[in-house]
Amino acid sequence: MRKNQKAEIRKPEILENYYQVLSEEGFEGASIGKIAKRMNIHPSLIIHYFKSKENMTIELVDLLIKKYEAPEFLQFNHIQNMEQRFQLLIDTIFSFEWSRTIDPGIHFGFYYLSFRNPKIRERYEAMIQRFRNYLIRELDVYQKEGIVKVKDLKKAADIIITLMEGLEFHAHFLSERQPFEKFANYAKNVVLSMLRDETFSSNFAGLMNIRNFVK
Amino acid sequence: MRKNQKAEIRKPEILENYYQVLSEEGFEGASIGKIAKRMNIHPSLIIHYFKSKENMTIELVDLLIKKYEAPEFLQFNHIQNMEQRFQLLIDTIFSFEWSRTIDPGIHFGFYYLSFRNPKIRERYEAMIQRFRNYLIRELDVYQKEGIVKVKDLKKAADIIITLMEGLEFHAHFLSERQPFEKFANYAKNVVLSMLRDETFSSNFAGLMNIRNFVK
DNA sequence: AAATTAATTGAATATTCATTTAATTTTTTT
DNA sequence: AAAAAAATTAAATGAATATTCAATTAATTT
Repeated sequence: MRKNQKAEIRKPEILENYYQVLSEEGFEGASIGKIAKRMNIHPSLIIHYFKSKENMTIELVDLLIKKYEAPEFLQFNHIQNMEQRFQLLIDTIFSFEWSRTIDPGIHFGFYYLSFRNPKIRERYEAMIQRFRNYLIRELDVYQKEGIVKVKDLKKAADIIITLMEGLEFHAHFLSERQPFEKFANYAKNVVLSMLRDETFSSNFAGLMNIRNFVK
Repeated sequence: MRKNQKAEIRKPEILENYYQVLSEEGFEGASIGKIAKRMNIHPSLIIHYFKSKENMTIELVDLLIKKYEAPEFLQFNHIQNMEQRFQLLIDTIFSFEWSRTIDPGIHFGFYYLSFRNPKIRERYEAMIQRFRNYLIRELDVYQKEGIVKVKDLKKAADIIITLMEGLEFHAHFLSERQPFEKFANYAKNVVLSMLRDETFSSNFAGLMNIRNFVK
């Protein structure tokens, strides 16, 4: 029995072109017709492979997540010097290259779509949770080495992610054509001082708030 | 000579309904037809007032920014105790209510649109820069009072905004149904420890990076 | 080489969309 | 009350959309 061989070639091909049209024309302008025209194929061929546009969009999300999680990006196990390994992790996460793994416009677009489409939300949520868990595991290693002294590793990981995502925002709206690294380095310091501060806990400000917050 | 009186009533009315349809149906589903049906008016009346959908969208952006910048939100001049005023500012910025000034879905949607539409981008950029300037002015006051010790006020303000926006992301993807305040308080501490740390500068980590970063 | 299955195209559909132009109703001014 | 202007509706347009079903072409298996 013959298997659908071309599907495994065609589908990624179509998704690649979908991504391109998306980055050129935006989500509003990215139609099946335009993708087809770009590939010199018939629109119905795209439907044939993906059944519907929604399916195709979700498969693109899956593909992008796969790319984002490519093992080569955050593989630092081979580095012996732990202080160096720690630095490289932080440097990578706050680097320009890392922030551009996915086109920022498309990045924001899919975040928006995750508000509308539960399947997309599910996938992003799971991806970010995996990333968080990865960070916690890494921080745990550095904590045992005495490089990192913060107590609540989960919250620390969340701060890293929060700043990382906020940086995306900053780069778009506040960077004033300054190089990405300039502010990213400052953000990095905020993270480093949090991670290396053994007295860092979430209590002191919390107490203050209860006292001072006026409704 | 008779002036277009109803325009000043109708236009905000239409924008209000546009916002509602937007939050119910998303950007893809928010059509002039649906807004009109919701208002029991004819679609062409909407075009009559706004000339085009794009114009209408930009006017909605302007309206939302105006709401966001409503003077009652961040008016703390009346508070005598400076430490208290400082706390209240930080508490407000990291409060759930503040994060929900605009529906988060629509928030993300417009951020996305700002990648596609230069006019929208322009407006958001200007708004965020105004907010940054406001923060710098406030921080300057607290610095002179000795409450805040950080040196680079602009960078400090940017960190606050970056974390604030990152929190929006965190609330959507990482909150795990925990109340907003729980993690926001932790983020607040990160900000407070940065602001109150007189030794905080952007140098030490920067030097480390040059040494350790491997291409 | 015939039969089978997959790949691809063609044509048609029905819907939705923003926008235009003209006609009508309502309100205001004279 | 007549005239003028604005508010609103009606109808039509044309373009773009995703998707369907049937027909055709190409490749593979028997």
